[in-house]
Amino acid sequence: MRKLLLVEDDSSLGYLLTEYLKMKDFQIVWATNGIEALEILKKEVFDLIILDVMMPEMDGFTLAEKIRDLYSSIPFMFLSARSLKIDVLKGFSLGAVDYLKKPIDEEELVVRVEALLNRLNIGINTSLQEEIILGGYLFNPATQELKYKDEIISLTSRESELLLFLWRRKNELSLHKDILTSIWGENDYFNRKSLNVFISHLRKYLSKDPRIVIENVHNKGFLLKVKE
Amino acid sequence: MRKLLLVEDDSSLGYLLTEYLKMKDFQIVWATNGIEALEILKKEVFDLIILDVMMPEMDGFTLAEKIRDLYSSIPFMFLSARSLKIDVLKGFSLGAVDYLKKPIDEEELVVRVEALLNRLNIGINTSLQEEIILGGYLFNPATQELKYKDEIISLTSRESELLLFLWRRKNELSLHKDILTSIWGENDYFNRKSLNVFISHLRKYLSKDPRIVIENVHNKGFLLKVKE
DNA sequence: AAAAAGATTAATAAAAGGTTAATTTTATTA
DNA sequence: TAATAAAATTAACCTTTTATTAATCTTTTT
Repeated sequence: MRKLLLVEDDSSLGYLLTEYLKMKDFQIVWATNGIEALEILKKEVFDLIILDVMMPEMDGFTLAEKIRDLYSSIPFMFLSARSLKIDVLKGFSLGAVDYLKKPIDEEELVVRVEALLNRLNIGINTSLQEEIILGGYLFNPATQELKYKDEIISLTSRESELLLFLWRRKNELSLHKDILTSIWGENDYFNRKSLNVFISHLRKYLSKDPRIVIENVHNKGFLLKVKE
Repeated sequence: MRKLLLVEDDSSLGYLLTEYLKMKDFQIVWATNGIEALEILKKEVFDLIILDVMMPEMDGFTLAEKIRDLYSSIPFMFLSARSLKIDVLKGFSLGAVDYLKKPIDEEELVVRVEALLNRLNIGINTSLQEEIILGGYLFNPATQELKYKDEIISLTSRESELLLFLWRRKNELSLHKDILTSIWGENDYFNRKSLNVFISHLRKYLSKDPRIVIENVHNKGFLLKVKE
C-alpha cells in the first residue's frame, strides 16, 4: 500500500483530506506542523509527502528544504493558497514534484498523487501488459507465454484463451457450454472433443506446480483450482 | 538534450511556447494537429509530449489514447483551456503525467517539465547522442543507421520505422494491426506480407547479437526481445 | 458390466510465417 | 526528361505452427 505524509495545520482541511485519502486506499499519516513532521519522518518511511505552504512556526518551503537535505529520495509536493507565480516557481526550484493551488479538489489531488506514484514506483518502462500469477507460474495472456522459473512455454492462441477463461473463473465451475460458445463459437460434439485436447495440453504445462490443477466435473465442465 | 513534442493548433501560442522552450535548452518539435503528431512520432523519439486538448480534427484526449496504445512508454501532459474537473480527471485517467490549465505561464510550464523529466526519466528516451542502445548495436532513427562495432548498416525508411516501433514496445507484443495501421496506413493481406519481408530484413541485420531477437506470436504480432 | 464421458497421444490438413527473388514504384541525377 | 538507382511491393516457394479429427485407452455413472 502507498503511504503518504500530509503536513497541514488547518484541522478541517487536514481531516477532510486524511479521510478522503484513506477511503482511496492510501495509508496516511497527518502531521499538523513541521516539527511533528520531522519527528515522524525519523521513524517511518513514506512514498510521498504533501506539504501545506502557509503554516505557523515553520513554513512549508523551509520544511521542504530540511526534508530534501535529510531524506533526498522522498518526493514531496505542495498545497498552497499562495498561487502567485513566484511561489510556484520557488516550490519547484526546491525540488517539488507538483504544486497544487487551493482550493484543493480532493479528486484531483488523488489522481495527481496516483499519477505521480505510478510513474515513480513502477518506472518508465512498465508494461501495460500485465502478468497473471498462477502458483509458481507467470502467465502473460498478451504474449501468450507461461513462465515457470527460467523456463518459458509458448502457448498457442487457443491454449492461451482457454487458460485465461478458466483463470477468470478460478475456483468456480466453467460450463462446457460457456467455454465452447465463448471461445469456439459453437457448442457441438467436435468442438467439445477439441476442448478435451486443449485441457490436456494445459494440464501438461501446469503439472510443475501441484497447487494448480484443472478438475473435471462430469458432464458439466471444468474448474481451475488454485490452492492457498 | 531533452526532446519534446508540442501538439498545439493555435499558432501564436505554439510559436511562443516553441521559442521559449528552445531558449530554455529544450529540443522541441511543434505539430499543429494530431495527424501530423502521429507522423512525427513514427520517425522520432521524444522524452515528453505536450498536448493541447481542444484541437480541430482530433482532440488531445483521442490523440493521447492513440499515443498510449502505440508508444506506451512516452509520458504526456495536457495543456487546456478546459479546466473543468471532469476534464482534469479524464486527462489523468488516460495516463497523463500532468494537466495544466490555460492561460499557461511559460515559466511555470518549464519548471513543471523540468521537474517531470528530472524525476521520471532523465535520458531514458533520448540519450545525449540521440542513439538507441540495442544490445551490441547502436540505432539512430534520425540517420536510419544501425551500427555494430565498426560496421554501419544503412536502413531504409520502412526498416527504420519498423525497428523504432518495435523498440518502443520492446519486450511487449506489438500487434500486426497496430504496426500496419501505424506504419503502412492500412491493415490488409498484402501489407502484412510486406511486413514479413521487413521483419526478415531486420532479423538478418540483428543476427550478430543473440540477445536481440524478434519473436513472432502466431496470428497476433511481433515482439522485440532485449535480453538482460 | 455397459454406456457415456473424459484423457491422452498421434495424424492430418489448413493457415501463417520466413526467405529469396522478381517486379513495380519512387526517387535521383545526368 | 530519360536513364539509373534504390526502395517497396508482390510473387514464388518452402517451413513451421496450429486446430481439428482420429484412434485408443481410462474413468465415471447408472
